Amino acid sequence: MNINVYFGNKIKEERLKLNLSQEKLALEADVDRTYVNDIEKGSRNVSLVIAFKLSKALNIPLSNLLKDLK
Amino acid sequence: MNINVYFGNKIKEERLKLNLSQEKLALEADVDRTYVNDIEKGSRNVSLVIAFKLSKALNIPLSNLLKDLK
DNA sequence: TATAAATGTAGACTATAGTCCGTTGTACTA
DNA sequence: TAGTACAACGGACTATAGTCTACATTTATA
Repeated sequence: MNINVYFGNKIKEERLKLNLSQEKLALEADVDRTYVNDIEKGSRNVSLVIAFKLSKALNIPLSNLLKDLK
Repeated sequence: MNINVYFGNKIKEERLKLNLSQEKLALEADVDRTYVNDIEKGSRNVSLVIAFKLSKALNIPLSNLLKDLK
């Protein structure tokens, strides 16, 4: 499985659990709204800094977001 | 703690456990040797794709490399 | 000490991450 | 049906990830 698709799905899944819009998440993580959309689609290769920001905004350790990754 | 420094230290630590040179690791992971050097210094913000390549070259799940990250 | 193997560093370069603005599509609700 | 909220999408743009070449420095080892 592609890591970007995997990560995007995970972000979306956790965002929805918290009932956040893409925009709210973007604001929390201090990244661009359209970028969150792209990430969730799996079409972006995010940096560790951005991945970490998102994990904090979602209140989930980054290692957790990646733990099923093979 | 800065995530890039954290990640760089982790990469170096695991590379040394395997007795690999930066160059060997770079070859295994198919990234540039000088980039590995920069990463270990903590001066680079690597993408998930590169982080994943490195974790595979080191035979360690990416989530493990990031598990102590706060 | 000489020699090799590994690391560190600098700079120029290309590819792409990440931003920003605007528009469109969709679904819900007044 | 208008209005609001959100998701999807495009394009143009800036910042930086990642490569490559070359040289300098360290570290072992003969």
